[in-house]
Amino acid sequence: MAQSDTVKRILDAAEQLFAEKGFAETSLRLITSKAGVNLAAVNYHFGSKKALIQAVFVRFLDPFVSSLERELDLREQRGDAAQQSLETLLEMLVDQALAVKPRSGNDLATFMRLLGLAFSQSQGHLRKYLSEVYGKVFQRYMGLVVGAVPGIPPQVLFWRVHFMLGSAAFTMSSMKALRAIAEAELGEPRPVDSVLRLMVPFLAAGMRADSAVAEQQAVLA
Amino acid sequence: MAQSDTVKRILDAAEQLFAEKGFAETSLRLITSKAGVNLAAVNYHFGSKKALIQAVFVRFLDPFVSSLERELDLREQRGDAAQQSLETLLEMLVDQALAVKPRSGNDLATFMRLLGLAFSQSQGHLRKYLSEVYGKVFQRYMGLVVGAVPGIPPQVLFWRVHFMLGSAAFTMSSMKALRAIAEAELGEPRPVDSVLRLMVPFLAAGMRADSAVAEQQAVLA
DNA sequence: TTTCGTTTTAAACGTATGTTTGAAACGATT
DNA sequence: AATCGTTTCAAACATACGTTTAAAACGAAA
Repeated sequence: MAQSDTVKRILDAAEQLFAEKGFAETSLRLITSKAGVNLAAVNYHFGSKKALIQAVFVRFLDPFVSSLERELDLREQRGDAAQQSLETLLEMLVDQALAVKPRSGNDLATFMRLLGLAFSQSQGHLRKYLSEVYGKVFQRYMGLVVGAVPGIPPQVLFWRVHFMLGSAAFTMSSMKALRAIAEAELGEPRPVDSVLRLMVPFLAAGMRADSAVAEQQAVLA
Repeated sequence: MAQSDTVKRILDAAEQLFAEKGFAETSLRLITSKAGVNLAAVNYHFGSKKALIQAVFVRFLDPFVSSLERELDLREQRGDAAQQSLETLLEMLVDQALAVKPRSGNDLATFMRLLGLAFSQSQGHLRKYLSEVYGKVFQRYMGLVVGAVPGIPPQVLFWRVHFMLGSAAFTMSSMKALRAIAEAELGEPRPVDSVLRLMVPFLAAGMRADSAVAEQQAVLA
């Protein structure tokens, strides 16, 4: 074969291990050993560990973002982009996430966990890289979100967007652990996609909460 | 002096550095150098790096939790514990966090960041330790929160509580960075305590969002 | 079959980490 | 002033990491 599947094996192993243990805690030796390739292969094919981390993200973020962008274009063409309800916009994001077809051996929870890690455990270089590559789409989408919540001052909206982000990032990065707890406490846990959809009304309601009350409570001692 | 202030100097330095860089990324050499003490002092006084991390958390979590517990007792005595509104309960938490008097050189943002890290960058041992020591109070408080949101099924409530947690943890751990972004985009950023209070109506509205709609959206394909 | 660029391999390099050691310094008690 | 438990200190230890190297193996093209 023109290029053996070493690259793919490394990406697969790295993706899974990063999701399980985080970036700093996952060594190249562990990755290459799990992948069944030589230690030097990572530096040969990717150049460095940082580059490998970015490559892992690109591989699963690219299809997701492309798909999201197509959907945004579609809705814009239909002319209803500006009058999307908040719920519809959030549902759309969930749908796009669920539409990314999972590769062998990695489930939706792995995808979620990585996405969560991208925000929380962000290595600086990763955050910078991701915002360079995907910042434009992110802002485009967030512009629609903001437009769907009229009557809220920009200052308040800024923070609410990040409350939302935090909810999603934390939930996704802890999805596996939380589902285990849910199972112990309440029996058979909800499927992952069902949890994602559960977030929609929660976030939408938070975004729309009465702004006057919010300002009052925030400003008072 | 009976025991030099070496222990305190280490805790101060560690607290600040952990908040800035995270746990794994902060070496003992950096801590002891900033503290102006010998490298071996950490292992001598604390036993290990893990123990130091726990000690840092105990020092600032203990007063907070004690104060919270006193406030819970007080409200229980007054008999109105069961009929607290969600907003009141959340405000109470913010007030307790703000009431912890800051030590020299560490501001509220440091406190927030550490609290956020405790959840997100949780080292396993830390999460376990914190839930052992503070789990009881946490559950007592969460019991009140759940009681303040009638008509929501337990399964839904479980996840909403964690959506809430995620929002708070993420916001707190990224408080510093977010305030910097807010300043660049919108001018003079909100004070930290004002941001915390801004979370209250957002979270309360999310917790109370219509549950029927939530279930419907979560269950449908 | 020989050639040549690509890929794999085992080994080593340099650095950084947490931890341990044994002696020195300290400080209160006798 | 001598003693003794506590604390500090410089140094070393053992380990793990990301990265580099140079030779070997490979595989298509000549």
